[in-house]
Amino acid sequence: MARKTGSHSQITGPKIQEAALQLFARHGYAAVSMRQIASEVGVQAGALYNYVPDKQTLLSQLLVDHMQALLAALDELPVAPDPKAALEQFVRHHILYHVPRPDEVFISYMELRNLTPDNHARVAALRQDYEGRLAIVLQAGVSAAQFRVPDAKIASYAIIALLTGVVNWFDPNGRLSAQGVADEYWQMVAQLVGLQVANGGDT
Amino acid sequence: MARKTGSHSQITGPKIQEAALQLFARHGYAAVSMRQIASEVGVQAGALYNYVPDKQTLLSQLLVDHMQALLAALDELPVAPDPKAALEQFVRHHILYHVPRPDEVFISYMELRNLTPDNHARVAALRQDYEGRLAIVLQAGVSAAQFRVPDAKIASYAIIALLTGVVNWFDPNGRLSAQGVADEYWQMVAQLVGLQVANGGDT
DNA sequence: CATTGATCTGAACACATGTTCAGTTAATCA
DNA sequence: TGATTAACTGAACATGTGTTCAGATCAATG
Repeated sequence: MARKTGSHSQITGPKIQEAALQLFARHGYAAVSMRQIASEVGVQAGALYNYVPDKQTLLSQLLVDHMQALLAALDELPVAPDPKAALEQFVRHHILYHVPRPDEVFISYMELRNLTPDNHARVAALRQDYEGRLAIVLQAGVSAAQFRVPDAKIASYAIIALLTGVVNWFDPNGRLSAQGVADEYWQMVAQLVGLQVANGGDT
Repeated sequence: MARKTGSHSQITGPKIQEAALQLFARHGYAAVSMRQIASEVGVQAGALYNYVPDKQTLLSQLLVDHMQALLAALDELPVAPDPKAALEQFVRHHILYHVPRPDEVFISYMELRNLTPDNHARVAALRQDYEGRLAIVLQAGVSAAQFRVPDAKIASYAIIALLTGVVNWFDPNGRLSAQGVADEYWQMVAQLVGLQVANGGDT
């Protein structure tokens, strides 16, 4: 059988991306076969090659798409008036964007090593762009004597790692909403950069 | 040829663990074949099975060994007099233990999903034990009104992620020694939990 | 020196892999 | 209605996989 009722390119294409994303996140790129992806989509392995040139490009595409969307979302935020506001904006953006996308975060931080050198370079450049935004904010705050950190660059690494770790434990059905988590993380980051925080922080 | 001059079990055994550790860290468990490991050791694939029951056990053994050594090193530290000292001790221990062992850290945080359920449970229990130590310290500091964090448990996740991230950028030939990194991270963590830090912090 | 036993080779096993492609199906269009 | 063609199947390809095992090799032992 082929071309079942209602099955179109516009359905199958995105379905492949979703299935690959989920499976790569859960089992890892190398551990997932094209046949598993096809099975999840409800199609034979050969049919995938109408939409994707090869497995490597499929992974690379997922990573590039995610990083570009992340950067685009960051660019759409309003301009912050001072370093403190800019930092708060970054913290909240990072958490609120990542928490609903745990699969994308997983593969973005775990499958870099499975990219060919050129694909790796493309994704790494996007990542450096993104992380550089935070470093710039921190440097501005340090220069304006509003933040106190040992080293702006290292602090940016520390904060990125701290924020990204949220996806490892966040539970959508748990006590805290994504907003609540963002509130708590903002308080911790504010203290981390030496800002005085007013209240003990109830939601 | 077999049993070349000077090749013994006590040499080949550890060599296999080292080769597997390096290769798993660099390419991922699923992407590494037993033949690659054997080639790195300088032996045929079949010979590995004199030392390891199967590939899965090889990975599991590496993870369990690392977590046990990490916990053992933590247990050997002197008892700290107060929460602040205990936290500083944990931070320095975590960084100084992890920085020289980037491969172990990588596989411990990336290959959990490739463990069979029972092996996963064993490693996860060790991990929870370790991370629980930090949570206890934080809770003690909060109860003694020495620390100010929104939530001790969440703060422990945040701090673990922040500290572990060091291995992603640390360069043994870089500006900072492991000690220097520990100093800077301790300052950041101290501020994160609301402690007043005296100087701007030169090494 | 003869024998033993640990250590390793090399071939084989059954099966999985990414990818290609001739052929089949069915929705669409003239 | 007949022709076209996007969408898909199913088989095939060369190669790689974890694992097993009979047999070769050599250090050590009595």
